[in-house]
Amino acid sequence: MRGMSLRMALLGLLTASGPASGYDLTKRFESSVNHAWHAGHSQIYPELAKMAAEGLVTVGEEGPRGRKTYTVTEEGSRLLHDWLVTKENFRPVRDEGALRAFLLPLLEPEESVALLRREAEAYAARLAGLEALWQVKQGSGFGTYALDLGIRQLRMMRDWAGETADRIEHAARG
Amino acid sequence: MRGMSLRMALLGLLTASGPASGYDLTKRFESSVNHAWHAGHSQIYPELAKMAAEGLVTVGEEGPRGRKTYTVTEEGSRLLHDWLVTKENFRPVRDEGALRAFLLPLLEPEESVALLRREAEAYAARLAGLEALWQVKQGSGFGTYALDLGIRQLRMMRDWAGETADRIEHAARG
DNA sequence: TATTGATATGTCAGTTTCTACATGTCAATC
DNA sequence: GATTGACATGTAGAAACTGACATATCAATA
Repeated sequence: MRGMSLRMALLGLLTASGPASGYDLTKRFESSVNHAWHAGHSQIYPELAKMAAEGLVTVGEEGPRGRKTYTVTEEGSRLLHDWLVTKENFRPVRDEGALRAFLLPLLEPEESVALLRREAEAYAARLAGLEALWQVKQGSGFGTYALDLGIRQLRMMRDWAGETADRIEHAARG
Repeated sequence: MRGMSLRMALLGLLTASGPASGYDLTKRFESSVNHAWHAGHSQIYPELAKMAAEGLVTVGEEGPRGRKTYTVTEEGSRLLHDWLVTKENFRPVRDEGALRAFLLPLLEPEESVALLRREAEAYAARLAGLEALWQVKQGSGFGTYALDLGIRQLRMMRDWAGETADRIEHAARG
């Protein structure tokens, strides 16, 4: 039971917001779970097909535009629940931002500072987006915990970038 | 120029700590950049071969146990620098912890709380590891900025898990 | 001298993900 | 009637990654 994240995200969305098509799920992904897990339609469609073949979801009749509606089965429901409750290992980290942080000392101080300032701004911009979303949802609704986590995450990144830039600047001047 | 992270991590390690073998680099990975980017030897060896073929590194003569020593070339150096300074897009997020956070409301309150407490503990344990490393390095040395980031990251996760558990408990009781 | 463990390098099959290509429907507007 | 844009589904090739298998050397110890 490893690397089932996309599966679980899809089962979760289907459970939380009801039966949907691949197209719907792609949209739901974008507007909700996207800041925790990314996937595009070219990943979602084949995955849904596999899940249907394995009995985790059922496919309804084709709608007007070839639309197919997926519904979670008992088995899918059980699998999701088990995954949430049981799974305890961390999938190995892979964070490009942190990697850049690691490699930062290879740059000249001015270059590092410029880079960090740019990144702090980018984090702040994304943060503003999530905070707006938070305002809209008034801190309630399905994705709330994850949204809170996302906001904390971006705040932390923004602060780290800013403070590190300050520190490098100070060290270079000192 | 996308998805070159492993390459850049390797060029960075070779630049920072000097020429090394694939074996060395695997070790260096484990003990330094691993909390920012993960890769095992089965990924590292082929990547080094490709990099040598593309002129980003040179291979020295084979040592006693078939050991091959890699050194960064001018071209490799330039590529790394450009990547660090130029690249500005974020690779889409994929954070299993955040995904679980998103799906949390699908569990019963007691289950959520238990899960979050467990996770808070796991984060705290990993945090202790990094903080020990910080003590050893006395806040100086190559990976320092990334280590600081890692520590902030884990602190944030631990706090989020703990506070979210409290909140759910309170809501369930209320 | 036999075994163990660290050094050292690889391959391979399978899975996941990325980017781009490809196709067609339907409703509304121009 | 033509165009545009949202709806809707896919495929294909490549790259990245995972986990297991495979092999061999050398030093130290049992």
